[in-house]
Amino acid sequence: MERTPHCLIVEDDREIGGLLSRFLAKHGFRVSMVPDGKAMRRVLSESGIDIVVLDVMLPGEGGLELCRRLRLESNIPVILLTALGEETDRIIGLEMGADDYVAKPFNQRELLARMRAVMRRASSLPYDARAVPLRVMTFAGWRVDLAKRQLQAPDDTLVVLTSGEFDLLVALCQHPQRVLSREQLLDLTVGRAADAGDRSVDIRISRLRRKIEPDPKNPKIITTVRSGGYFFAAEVALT
Amino acid sequence: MERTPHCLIVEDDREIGGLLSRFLAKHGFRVSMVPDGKAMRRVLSESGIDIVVLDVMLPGEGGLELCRRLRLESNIPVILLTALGEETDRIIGLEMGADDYVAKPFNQRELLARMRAVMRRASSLPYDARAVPLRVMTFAGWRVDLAKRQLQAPDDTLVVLTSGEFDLLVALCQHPQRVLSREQLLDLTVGRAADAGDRSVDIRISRLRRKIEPDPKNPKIITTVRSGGYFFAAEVALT
DNA sequence: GATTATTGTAACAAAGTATTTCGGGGCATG
DNA sequence: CATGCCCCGAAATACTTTGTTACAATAATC
Repeated sequence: MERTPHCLIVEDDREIGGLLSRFLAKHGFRVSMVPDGKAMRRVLSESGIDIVVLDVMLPGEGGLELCRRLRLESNIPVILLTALGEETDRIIGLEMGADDYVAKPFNQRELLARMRAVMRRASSLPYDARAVPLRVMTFAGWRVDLAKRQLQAPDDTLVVLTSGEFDLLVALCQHPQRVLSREQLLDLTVGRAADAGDRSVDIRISRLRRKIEPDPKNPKIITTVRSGGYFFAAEVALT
Repeated sequence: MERTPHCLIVEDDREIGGLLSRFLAKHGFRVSMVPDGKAMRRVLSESGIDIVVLDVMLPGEGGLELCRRLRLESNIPVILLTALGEETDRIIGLEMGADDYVAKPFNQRELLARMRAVMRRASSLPYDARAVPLRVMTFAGWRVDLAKRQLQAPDDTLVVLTSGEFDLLVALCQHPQRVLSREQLLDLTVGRAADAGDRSVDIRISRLRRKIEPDPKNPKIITTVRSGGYFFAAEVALT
């Protein structure tokens, strides 16, 4: 089962945005769209975004500035939409750290091809260089090593997690002390939207608890928020 | 003290090459230029090259094949010059490990911007992209000698790998701490695309584990990422 | 306390992965 | 050109991980 890439469009023109959304959705992307930088940052912190398509002409902060600031804290692939012929924008965009640009009005298929190329490139970077800036997180004596994909118990033994369990733990650790809905967890881990009646998150939580909770019947680290989702209660330190 | 980046242009068209040389020299590069792959390898082994600009259309071995082989033994940033519209070249190029591409006829400033972007990215990697091709890699006490194609165990005994196993190990070592799909591994090792239902990578992984994992049933060095591929967990040092 | 909504988990089914066996084919040797 | 050797991958089989279904347990509501 391949992970559906989740793309975030930052575009204030609803018409262009809508067109683009439909096109990308038709070609196998999950699509989210926001009109400005503030919303962009919110979505980025809450969802598993694989690539950002960013209009350079935005109200408030311009796209170039957004791109620069985004680069300061992550390496999520960014494609800029620039006005036609604005060569300066394109050059500056690349200098700001964008991965590619497409001139408006753009050929949708070209955009798609560039998005795929950029994502392929990004996914070929070693772990350290990618969107997740942290290599090790610790909570309640446990140690999550992202670089090795290993979990170390407080007594320093290695606890074997399946890769699904590991991904879930990482998603939780990266959003501690917040309620995460099942929907969000699904997005952050397998990059998929939930069908009705999907209990897969529940059961993964259950299996993870069995491995990390001292008393799985009375979970203290991963608590349940009824009709809300799950809550990672431990404090997480990043190293 | 910043050192002047040294760029190697591989281009058989003297006119394009000359133009490019002058332009890059004007913008602060040391520039070397060669017409083919053989000369490229010589220069690489003798000079400290920081980035390679590689034409895909070359006499003899094509640029794509050169790029793939270059990736097998070094991490030097590579930018491909592709014919306009040859999307296939671009995609394949990126799969061969190129860091970026520019379509001919190209805008020089754009090439410059991309070169800078790629070099910036490369220098932010955990171990720098290196001008000198790699000869020895070590991980978890093991020692992989690329020149002799030998593997030395932590206790200094030689472990005999078949050449397929060795290639696989090298591919993994060169992309540590990231998930490599079966397709990527096939590509990196035998340079071939996978048919449906190809399990040959699995088998080779299995055989390799038997030789290097302390407990092949509980692999710690090469871990499995379900529906993702394989993951080289050990830290790799280049020497 | 009875009722309803929601979550927990066992047990099964489905999908994906590991490993063995076995035969083809390459390669050196005689 | 036969022979032996070894590497490789297809097929078969065994095993693991994952999601679904079903029902039990728990919490919220009346």
